[in-house]
Amino acid sequence: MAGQRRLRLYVTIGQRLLRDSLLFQILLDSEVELVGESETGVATLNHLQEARPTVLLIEENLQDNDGLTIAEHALTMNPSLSVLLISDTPVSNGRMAIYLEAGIKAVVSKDQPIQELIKTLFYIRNGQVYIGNWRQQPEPAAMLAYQALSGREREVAQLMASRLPVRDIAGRLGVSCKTVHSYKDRIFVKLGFERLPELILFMQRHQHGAAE
Amino acid sequence: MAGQRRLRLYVTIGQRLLRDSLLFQILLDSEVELVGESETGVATLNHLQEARPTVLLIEENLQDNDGLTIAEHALTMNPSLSVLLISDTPVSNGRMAIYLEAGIKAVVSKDQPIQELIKTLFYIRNGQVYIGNWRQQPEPAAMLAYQALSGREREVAQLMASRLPVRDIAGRLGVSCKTVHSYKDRIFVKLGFERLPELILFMQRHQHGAAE
DNA sequence: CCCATTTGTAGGAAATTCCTACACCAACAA
DNA sequence: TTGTTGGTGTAGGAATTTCCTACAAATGGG
Repeated sequence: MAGQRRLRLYVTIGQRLLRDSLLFQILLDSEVELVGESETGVATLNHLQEARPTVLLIEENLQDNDGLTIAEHALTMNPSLSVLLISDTPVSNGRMAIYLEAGIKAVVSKDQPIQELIKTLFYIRNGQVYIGNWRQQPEPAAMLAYQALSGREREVAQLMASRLPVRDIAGRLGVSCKTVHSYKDRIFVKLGFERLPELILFMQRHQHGAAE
Repeated sequence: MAGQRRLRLYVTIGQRLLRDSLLFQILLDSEVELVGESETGVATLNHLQEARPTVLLIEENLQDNDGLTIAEHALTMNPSLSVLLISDTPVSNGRMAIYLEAGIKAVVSKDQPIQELIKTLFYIRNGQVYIGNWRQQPEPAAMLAYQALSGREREVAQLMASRLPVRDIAGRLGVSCKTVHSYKDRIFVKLGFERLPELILFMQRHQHGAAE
């Protein structure tokens, strides 16, 4: 499944701060094309026709309405729309059933990491349903991922996370810059990261036992 | 005043989604060093001693407490800490007065753009108080900024926002790649952006009149 | 003991960032 | 009017980053 063309995304999130910061992350992926955004449910329904998104990312609790209702309306207008609901709290199985019944493709809660949201976004983009199994575990994947790093890779990850320039890392380890870049690449591939902030956060949390 | 060394940041935000996505943006700036994060007020007070941040970014409404109270405690422990409070709603002048009284350096609401938050973060980092004048204006700065772009720059901005590769933009405009890069640089400088997603969002909002 | 994978190392090509340059034109000042 | 200043269109160079490939030594499984 080569996953068709661009993921045409419409975002409905009330608060600007969350909308902006989420969008900044999501738009880093060149597969994503933002076709519209709103703060309210009504505005969403008004713009959905012309925006023609394939995926709707919508908050459950909106100022003027609830996301589920809006999503249902949107789905009657365009049944092939994939809806990802953002809930304020973790969803129980019972509520999940209701959502699925309504035609929602997936739900993420605001307690989940952003990567989870983005992963889900791509997962449902072809119409598949995604039932997340993210249950507030103590950073399971993260710990496992760290184990996967080799000794040298960990050294480099450490130094990168402290923002030491590649050149200096190379110097300190006594290898060439190219080698450091190779480590960098491998680390990012292994951990599934794309940019430095992700690594910084990961290392921070790993060191402090993710016990926040 | 060259603004001392790194900005040592501690973040207290309950919901992971917002915390992550905010942090990913904030950490793009190499001046920022994340020294800790928590979900709750109590955890924050426990970790603050050893983390020794210069700036505390804290939500007003926490699960276990309110950010103002936590901030006050933190300030008695370390009066030189700069606190930036994130409120759920726009702050009235009256509330602002209370916050300032308590020693808070600035407040941003969740209805503000993320750039506003980051700007404020840096503004208060040396202990200055910042009284934002952001009053839900219809993207004032944004529109003005767009005016500041020259004709050619607008063309390039448009094409970049649609994710056309630099090479193709150069081809279409009949200039060299280097020239396109120059435009890119100038656009980013003029608009104060650092990365493509910011430009994409900006152009999107500009076209649709920011009337969401 | 042999084969497959991982690890440590690095090179090349292309793209990006950051900085500098420069001619041209318009506006403004003396 | 002439000289100066600043924005615009254009581009080059250096350093860095990204993406991909390579390859020998080590390691682990069968």
